[in-house]
Formats: sequence, structure tokens, C-alpha cells
Amino acid sequence: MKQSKQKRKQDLVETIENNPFITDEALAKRFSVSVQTIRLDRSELGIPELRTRIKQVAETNHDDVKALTNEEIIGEIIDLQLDETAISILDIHEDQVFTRSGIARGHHLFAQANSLAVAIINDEFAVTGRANVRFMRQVQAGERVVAKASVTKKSDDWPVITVNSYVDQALVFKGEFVMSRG
Amino acid sequence: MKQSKQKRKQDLVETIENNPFITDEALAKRFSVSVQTIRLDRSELGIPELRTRIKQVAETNHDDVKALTNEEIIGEIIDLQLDETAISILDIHEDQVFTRSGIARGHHLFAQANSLAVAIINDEFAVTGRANVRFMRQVQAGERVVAKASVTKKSDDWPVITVNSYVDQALVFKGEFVMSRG
DNA sequence: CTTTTCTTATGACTAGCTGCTAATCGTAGT
DNA sequence: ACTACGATTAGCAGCTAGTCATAAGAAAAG
Repeated sequence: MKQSKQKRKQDLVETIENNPFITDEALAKRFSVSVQTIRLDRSELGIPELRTRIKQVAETNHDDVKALTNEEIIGEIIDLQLDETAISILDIHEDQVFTRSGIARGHHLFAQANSLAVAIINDEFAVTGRANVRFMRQVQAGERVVAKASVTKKSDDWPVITVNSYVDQALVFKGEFVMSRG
Repeated sequence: MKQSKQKRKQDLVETIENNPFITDEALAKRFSVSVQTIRLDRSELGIPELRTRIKQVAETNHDDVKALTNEEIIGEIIDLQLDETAISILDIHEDQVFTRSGIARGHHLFAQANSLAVAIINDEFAVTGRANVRFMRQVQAGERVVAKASVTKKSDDWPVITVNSYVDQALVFKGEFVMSRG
């Protein structure tokens, strides 16, 4: 069935969206137009060719370079006394755990604690110098991690922050962060 | 470096397994043999061509709810000998640094090293038990961090992995990870 | 009836293969 | 030394699913 160019383009986008594995030839048959017309439409719509599309689908879930959340702070700070204590919460999401075991990847707990340690120091250029961490118990997806930080050694050069993270009442993470002023 | 056919075939399987997006030409270069040899090896091993491989990857995680082969890794692993050594690279992006100082937030370096430590252990349920890390030098946006991991203590219960990360030749991160098998 | 837009056709080119045949290399056995 | 053998390399036709550029024909709009 022949349709208007507008309509065909709309349908084309939809069709490809829910079946990225379709070739131009198949599309041509489906819309009763020539392959060339499909190519024209695709180029006008900025839709890449089949192989590129497949690759994109493959990459979205295979891509190794998975970044951590791009927020300045991992977790939500709910209490903060500068240079004293701080508390943050982090809800462990489905994609922060190992798909096989369902256990939260360690670096997320580290990131939460590290963020908190940085936040507690009243300095614009505070960075972590050293850290000593321990994962006490595995955390599952859906659990809420509460991190409690306190400055255990006040020093302008090397303040030390201790972070304890809990799920309910259970200690899941212990960390000691030695900071440095940038 | 030339190797025996057996060894090459083994390496070929591994290489393709953790990077299905590699062409025969690239493989030929990597193993210092001709493209024809790679094709021969592939056909003997029953490994399909690039496009088919990509399609398989795309398909398995298109209709798949629970992907098992999902390697959640921060950074790109460029070399891996299970239970021995591993190397990964991570390009520090604009939004992985503190907006004020431009210094990479520590947990990204930790995440890279932690991922590598998990990957090196030949176990589906390996998790980090303890870690001792040190940030030697600040890393700026745009810099490429190369993490080198090696198993320093082989143990079924508590293997220890040492990770050293470099920017150019400079050591920027040192970490010791004590793993536990889930 | 023109003009413009749309559609289709054509030819030349590409990557990354397959499948086949033929030649060469190095090593080992007799 | 000769030969046999496995491993390697080379070359070529053909394939898919495209690319780009150009041109010509059809349909719609002015």
C-alpha cells in the first residue's frame, strides 16, 4: 500500500525502532517502494544502516565502559556537620549489582563513602589520599545503604574520616579515608 | 610474536570472547599471521564471522531479560590472564572530575581497579572483601589511566590482587584488594 | 503547462567476509 | 638428499548490505 511520504517516514522510524534487524530490501517490500527510496528516507531521517544499527544494539549492553553516576555526590546527604559528622543514603539499584549474583559491586559502596568523606571536609579542593575499606556483608539490589561518616582525626594536612555503612542495623561497609587538601 | 597453532587457537577463542567486535584483519595483526590463517582457525573452531558475532551479541541482549555474560566493568580491559595479570584503560572524562578543581574523583580510580580485580578472579561470584588504596597523584580530565593488576597471593578463599594505575609513566594509584568468593 | 518534489534507476565503490584452488615454507622421517 | 606433511599464505570470484553521485521519469503543485 502506497502512502504519503510523511506517513511512510513515520512508519519507517517506528518499524526500525522495534526491529532494528530489518534490511532496506525488506523495508522496501513492506512499504511497496524501491530500495533507493528507503535509503533516501533513512538518510533524511538520519537512521544509520543495518550493520551500524545492530552494532549499536550490541554495544549498548556489551559496552565495557560503564560510568558511575555522574553526580558530584554518590548517595543523598541527609545530614552534615562540616568537619564533624555526615550521613548519606544510597538505594542500590538493579544495575549496580552483578547480574549473576545480585550482589552490589563494591565500588558503589566505596563511591558513597568517598563522596561523603569529601563532602564532610570544609575545603574546595579536598581529595582522597588513602583509603582502607572493608566489605563486611553483601548488599543486594533494592537495599538502602546508610553511610555514617565522622572525622576521627582533625588535621589541616591529613584529616582522617571513618565511614560506617549499614543496611538496616547490619554493618555492611567500614572505611577509613585519609584526605588531602588538593 | 609467533606461537604454536594450538596456543594461537586458544588465544583466539579468548580474544574473540571478550571482544566480539574484532575483525579478522585486526586478529591477524595481533597474532602476526595472515588473514587467511585467522579464517582457517575460525572455521576450524567454528567461530562465525564478525557480523554474525555482532548480531548474536545484539540478539542475546535484545530479547534477553537476564544476561549472564554481562561483564560490568569500569574501564576497558585490554589484556587478561585469569588468576595472573590484567590490564585495563580508563579515559577520564569531563564529568568524572570535580568541577572546581578538575581532579578526578577517587572512586573512579577505585572502580576501575576494583573491576579489574574482580575480572581477574576466575570465579562467577567473586567480590571484594577488603581493599587498601592510595591515591598517589591527582588525575585530570582527558588523561588515560592504565591499571595493571596482578594476583599476588593465590588462595581459594582470600586471593590478593595488587593494582597499580599509571598516567603515562607516573604512578597515580596503588591498591591491594583482598577478594572473597561470594 | 510548467515547475518542483518525489521516486526509481544506474554505475562505481566499500567492508568483511565465504569458498575454493594453488603455491610456498619448515620440519621431520626414511 | 629426497620426499611427505602440516601449516601458512596468496589470489580470485562471489556475496551482502550497504555507500555516493548522477540522471531520468512520474506525480503533484503552482
